Amino acid sequence: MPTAPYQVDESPSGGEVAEEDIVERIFEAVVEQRLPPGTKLSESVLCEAFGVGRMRIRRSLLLLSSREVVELHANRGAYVASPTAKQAREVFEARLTLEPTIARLAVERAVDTDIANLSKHLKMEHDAHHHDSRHEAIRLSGQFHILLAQIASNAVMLRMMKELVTRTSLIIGIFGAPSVANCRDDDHELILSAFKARDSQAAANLMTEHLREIEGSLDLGNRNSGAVDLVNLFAKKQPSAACEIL
Amino acid sequence: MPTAPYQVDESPSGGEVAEEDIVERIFEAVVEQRLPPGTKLSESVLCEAFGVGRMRIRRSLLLLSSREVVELHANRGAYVASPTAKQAREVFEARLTLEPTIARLAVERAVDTDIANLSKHLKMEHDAHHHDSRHEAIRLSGQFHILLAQIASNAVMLRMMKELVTRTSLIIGIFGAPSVANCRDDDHELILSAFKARDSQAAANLMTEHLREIEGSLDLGNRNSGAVDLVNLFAKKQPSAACEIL
DNA sequence: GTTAACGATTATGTCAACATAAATGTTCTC
DNA sequence: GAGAACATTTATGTTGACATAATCGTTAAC
Repeated sequence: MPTAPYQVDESPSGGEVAEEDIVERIFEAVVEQRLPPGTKLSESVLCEAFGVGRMRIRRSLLLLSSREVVELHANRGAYVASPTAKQAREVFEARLTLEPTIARLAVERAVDTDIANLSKHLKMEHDAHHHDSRHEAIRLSGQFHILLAQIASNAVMLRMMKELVTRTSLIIGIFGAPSVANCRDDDHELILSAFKARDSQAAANLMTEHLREIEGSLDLGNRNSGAVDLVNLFAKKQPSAACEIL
Repeated sequence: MPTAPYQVDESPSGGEVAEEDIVERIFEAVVEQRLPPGTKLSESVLCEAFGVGRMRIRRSLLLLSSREVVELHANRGAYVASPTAKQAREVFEARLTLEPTIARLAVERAVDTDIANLSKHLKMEHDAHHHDSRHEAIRLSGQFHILLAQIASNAVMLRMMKELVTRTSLIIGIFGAPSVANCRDDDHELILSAFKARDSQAAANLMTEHLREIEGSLDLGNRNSGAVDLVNLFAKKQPSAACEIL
């Protein structure tokens, strides 16, 4: 189990929803853009949503804030983070630093099963783009990068990547051009080819290119996050789908 | 203020010791190796140490555990983390991925003031090695890497580095050869030269070499952490100084 | 004499009530 | 009628007491 998040001895008597589950679920919802930036995360609402006490929710929110996925405002509650353009650039700079190496390591360390899993994953990505829901497509798109980190077998970098991928979803939600990019799985196919060819350097280069492409498709440097928040909140309450509407 | 850890609106009425302060203080103590791996962090003891309520301590410990500096064991309390050899390798792999780029960016973005600060810092490092306490020397040694991340002006990577530097101190405490390495500031001087020459590629290469040197001085792959814990706890209670004693 | 089981103590985990600060809606004044 | 001050309401933050699990010491049995 390479992904032990915070090593709390899980209680053997199951049934209880642990903090890590709640954190994981909220991460997932953010990645799928079902929780748009600025969404208020009310304690009481989350309590009945997860069927747990307030204490557990508060701890989960604190953990989420330490990953910069949630912003805590004193006496005002928790909100899904709204990254600024500056933060967006920093996230991409970090990803451009980490992910080429992750891709290289993943190719070097991948066994046949890993490559088969990647192929299966890409097929799911492809299917999601054509039939299924947009949420599923976005989730799988981010999951691809997480998969690479898992194959690279480095728990430290895996944890970093989970945070960065989640924050990237928020960034795309704010700065992303409507319906464009974000969902391209062609690049992922190319990276898979590098795996099949066992060409780690090619994988690293393709990853760099891929990330630059995504960042290039964003509109960083214009709107400030405050104004965007209002626009987003006007759209709707839960669905968040900035892409379809515009 | 590039280092806003978790953006909780700080209460304007000061005086209170916030969670971030407690986290920062414990981070520092771990870096200085005043808190050896495996040290029990009792809630009640920390309460009177910081003069705050139990709730604040619990939140701080949760944050520390999310950075993998503290291990939480259910119903058994919090302990300073004892990285395994595997985790140690992962930490160094992450540092070898991040820090050459951080060094490169730092050189590219450094203004004259930054270089002056680095020079001042190195002088302090040098002094600490000859006169002052070992704790101070270790702290400054880690702080050098943090300084580079600050000059690189990337809050994401800065936060990653704070975690990695702190965990590295734990790793050296467990796997480090007694009194050797860990405290070499010669490499830091070389990196400063690269700053003065504005040679970012040289800085990156020197950083890679520096990290490989440190990792090479460790004894990864032998003892398991459990046994080491016992040995460490036998040494003394608070001082931790594995170097001097052996 | 060693081991196992039991009980006491300590510390952690949880819950509920309370205090407090924001936000909203109302009313009064200008 | 518009704006500001006030009161009400809602939600967050905190404190304390209580429940529970683990550890340690003791005792009894083999």
